[in-house]
Amino acid sequence: MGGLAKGLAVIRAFTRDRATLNLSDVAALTEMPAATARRCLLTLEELGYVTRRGRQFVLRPKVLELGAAYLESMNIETLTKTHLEELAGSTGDSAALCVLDGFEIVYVARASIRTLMRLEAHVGSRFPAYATSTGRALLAGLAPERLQHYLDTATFEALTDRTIIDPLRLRQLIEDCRRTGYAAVEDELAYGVVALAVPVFDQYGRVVAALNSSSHSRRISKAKLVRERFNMLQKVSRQITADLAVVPGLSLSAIA
Amino acid sequence: MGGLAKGLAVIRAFTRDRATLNLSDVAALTEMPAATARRCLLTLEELGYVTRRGRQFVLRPKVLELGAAYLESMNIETLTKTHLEELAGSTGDSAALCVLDGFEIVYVARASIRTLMRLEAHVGSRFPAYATSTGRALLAGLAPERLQHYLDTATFEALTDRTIIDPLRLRQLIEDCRRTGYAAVEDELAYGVVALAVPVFDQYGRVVAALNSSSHSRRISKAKLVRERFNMLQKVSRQITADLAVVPGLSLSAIA
DNA sequence: AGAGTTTATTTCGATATGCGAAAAAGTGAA
DNA sequence: TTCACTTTTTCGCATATCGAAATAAACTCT
Repeated sequence: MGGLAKGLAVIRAFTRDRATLNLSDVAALTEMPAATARRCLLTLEELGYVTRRGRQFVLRPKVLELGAAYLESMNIETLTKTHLEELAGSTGDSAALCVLDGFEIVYVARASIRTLMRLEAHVGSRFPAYATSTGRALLAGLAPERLQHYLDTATFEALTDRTIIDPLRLRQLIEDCRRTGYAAVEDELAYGVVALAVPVFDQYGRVVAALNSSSHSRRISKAKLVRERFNMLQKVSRQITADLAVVPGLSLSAIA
Repeated sequence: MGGLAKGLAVIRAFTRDRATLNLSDVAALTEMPAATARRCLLTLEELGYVTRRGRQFVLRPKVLELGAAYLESMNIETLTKTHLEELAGSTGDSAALCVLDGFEIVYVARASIRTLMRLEAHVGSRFPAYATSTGRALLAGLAPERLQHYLDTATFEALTDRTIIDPLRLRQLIEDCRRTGYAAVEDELAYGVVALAVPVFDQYGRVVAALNSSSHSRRISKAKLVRERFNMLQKVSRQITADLAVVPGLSLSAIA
């Protein structure tokens, strides 16, 4: 069903720097012929997912229903309300729940108090797993062959001059995480971002998500973050595990 | 492009109560033949949007990329961080930014502190416009013919015994909102939910979104909500308007 | 205003998809 | 284990879509 694939690719062509796109833009970005892109856009327009202003197309809020289908089927609102908001409130910082998708982590829930953080992340945001606290916690939960595959095939790019990109070093850090139960990063994803993550297990003991608390390094050091928040995070992680036994969507979705 | 339409409908078939669906469920819910539903699911699986556990299909986090395309193209993260989190922090309650899509409001941004609220709402959630504070603020911004069309064609269902469903009363309330600059509701969408909303204008003076502060009626009365927060909301609304001049995605998307 | 360039739209034969019907596979109860 | 029922898969013809090329429309520059 090529049309479906192409239509989805059209939706994903819109980004912050490309809020409006004309037909040729869409065709170029999705690497499809103009006639096909046109058909996709016209169908999406008819269905209410995009609207047209002259020759520019722009996404409509109905697109959010697609993401919302995931959020609802994973019971994310309850997890956010019950656990993440409390964590954000207790720490005065951002709390997030992430899952692994391919080589990246995806934010599935987030609660935040005003922070000085420069990192823009919302539900659906994706970041490289190796450079994030949640990514390392998730990688630590992979089976050995899966982790090896990740280390063999991922592209490691330094995002800051502090980013660890050596596979051997990363393997060590991931192993440390497995042993200690947490992963902490500072200035690796972006300057000033400091974060502590713990794995979230499902009722069968598999790592299906990772929970983190992130802040600005001007506000708290990595060492202090670990000292003061590790227990808190573990406690919330266990609560989420209990919730996953009741509504197991995340557990089912995560394994691929 | 029927395949695209059908594929999108398949994604939207997953809900909180239907986190996993088998082929027949999907076919029934989307009212399409099993063979077509199967092809949709197989394509979505191949593209990474769903995964399969035996006969059950479940959404994967990649689906969030679709919603994220909208959030990014509308610059929602900046609006959330800059304005909504401050509002939530100042009030100790939920703050949300909504847009009108057909007969419903859609949550496009939300910031929340722990509240006693029973209303589960996240980005992408939709509620009937007539029963919500943001919906009334948005309806107040419609051209007269558009508003008349809404009142003539919408289905008004009482969600609580306090929900106003008489079109004449609603028209009056919407007119009041146009005059006073705000809309307040209590117990109309759900018991215990009290909310105050103001319109958000774009740089041309059109209403393109609505901003609200919502709480629990045990915590604050409607009258007090208006007295204490109206000015605050107007101020934030003006700030959002200034932001929309710079990144006009919401302005472009809202008009249909 | 006109020419040239770029972008959007349309056309149509080749190819892919849609879908109803039938076959195959799976499930649960006796 | 067998049987009845349900679900999934397969098949092949009818229909829809794809995409290269042609045409039309819009835009830019002098």
